[in-house]
Amino acid sequence: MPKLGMEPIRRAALVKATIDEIGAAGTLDITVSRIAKRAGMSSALAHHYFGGKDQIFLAAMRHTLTVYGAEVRGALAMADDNVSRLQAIIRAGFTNSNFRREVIAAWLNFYVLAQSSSEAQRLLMIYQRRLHSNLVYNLRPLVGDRADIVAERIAGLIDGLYLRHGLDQNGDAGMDAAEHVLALLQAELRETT
Amino acid sequence: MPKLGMEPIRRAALVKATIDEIGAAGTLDITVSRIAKRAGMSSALAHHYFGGKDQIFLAAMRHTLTVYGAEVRGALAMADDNVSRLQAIIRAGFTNSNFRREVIAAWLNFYVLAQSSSEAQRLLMIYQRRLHSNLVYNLRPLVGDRADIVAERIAGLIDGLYLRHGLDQNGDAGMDAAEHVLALLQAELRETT
DNA sequence: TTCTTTATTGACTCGTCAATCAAGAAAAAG
DNA sequence: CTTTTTCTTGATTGACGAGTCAATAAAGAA
Repeated sequence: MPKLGMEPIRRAALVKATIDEIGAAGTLDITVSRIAKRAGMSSALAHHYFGGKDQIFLAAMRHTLTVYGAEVRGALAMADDNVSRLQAIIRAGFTNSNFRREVIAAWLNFYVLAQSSSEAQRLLMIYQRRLHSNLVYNLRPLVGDRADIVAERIAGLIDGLYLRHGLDQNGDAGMDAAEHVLALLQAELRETT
Repeated sequence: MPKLGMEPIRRAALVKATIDEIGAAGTLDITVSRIAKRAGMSSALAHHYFGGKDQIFLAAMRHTLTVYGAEVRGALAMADDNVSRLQAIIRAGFTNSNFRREVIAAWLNFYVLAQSSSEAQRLLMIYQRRLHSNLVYNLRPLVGDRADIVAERIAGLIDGLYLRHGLDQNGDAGMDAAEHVLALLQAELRETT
C-alpha cells in the first residue's frame, strides 16, 4: 500500500487532527494515540514523522498562525485606505476559519503552552508583534501619537473577546465580536477627529 | 505531633501550594505529589483532605475567586459615586494580589479547564456575570442604553490584557494595564457626554 | 530478479502518577 | 492507663501513555 510522498499528507492530517482533538477535549492533555487514530494512522507513524508530542503541537500552532497570517494578508490586499485596512485586520481574526470552537480552544491552549515552552512563546510573540505593527502602521496617519495606545487597546479587546467566546456554546458569536471591535475602532477614530 | 484542627490549615496550605505550583509550571499538568511537597506534607494527606486532584484544583479556583470578590467588594465600599466605583472595579482586577504571575497563570489555566469541566465553567460564569452586572449597574446612569455594550467592552479588555500580560516577564505591567482600562472608561464616558 | 528506500504497524519497554491502604504516632477522653 | 479519635505517611497497586523497535509490505532502481 505504501505510496511515495506520503509525508506531507500525513503531516497535514496530523496537524488537522491535533487541532480537532484539542477542540474536542478542550485541553492539551490528549494522547498521541488519539490524534493518530483521528488522522487514520498508528501512533508509531505520528512519532515517525514528527518525532514527539511537542513537535506535533508546535506544528499545529504554526499551521494555525500561517492560516491566520494568510487571511490577514489576503484581506489587506483588497483594502485601499487605512480605515478599511484596519477593518480588514480586525475582521480577519473572526472569520469562520479562525473563530471555530476548535481553533479558539487551540489558541487558548497555546497561550498556556507558551508559559512553559519557549518555542511556543516565540511563535505567539510573532503573532502579537505582527498584529501590533499592522495596527500601528495603519493607525498612525489617523490618530498620530495615540497609535500605539489604540493598537494595544484593540489587540487587547480582540484577545479578550476571543477568550470569552471560547466558552460560549453560542455558535454565531463571531460576528458580534467582530462588530464589537469595529465599533471600538470607530470610537477611537472619532476621538481624534 | 498531630495537633487537632489541622484540616483548615492543611486545606489552605494546599490551595496556596496549588496556585504557586501552577504558576511555577505554567500548566495544570502538575502532580499531586509536587503540590503536597510544596505544602509540606505527603500526597496521601492531600488526597485524604480533598479526595482527588480535580477537587484540589476547584478549591484553588474558588479561593482565587473569593479573594478577587472580596477585593472588589472592599474597593466598592470605599467609593461613593458611579465613576469611582467603576474605577474601583477595574483596579481590583489588577491589584498586586490578583496580578501576580502565579495568579494570572492560574486564571489562564482555569479558563482552559472550564472547557472540559462543567464545575469550573460554572465558577467562571459566576465571575463573569458578577463583573458584568457590577459594571452595567454603575454605567447605566452614566451612559444609559450603551451600558451593556460598554460593559462588554471593558470586561473584554480586562480579560485580554490579563491574557497578554500573563506572558510578559515584565513585573510592573499591572499598573500599565489598569491605566489602560481606566483610559478606555474615560473615553467611553466622554463619548456619551 | 534483487536491492534499496519509503511507509507502516503491533508489540513492548519504561516511567509516571492518581488513588488506596494498612499501620504508626500523638492528643484527648474515659 | 486504656481506648478512641485525629492526623500522618511509606509502600503499593493499577492504569495509562510516550517513545522505541523489529518486522512487514510495497514501490521503484539496478
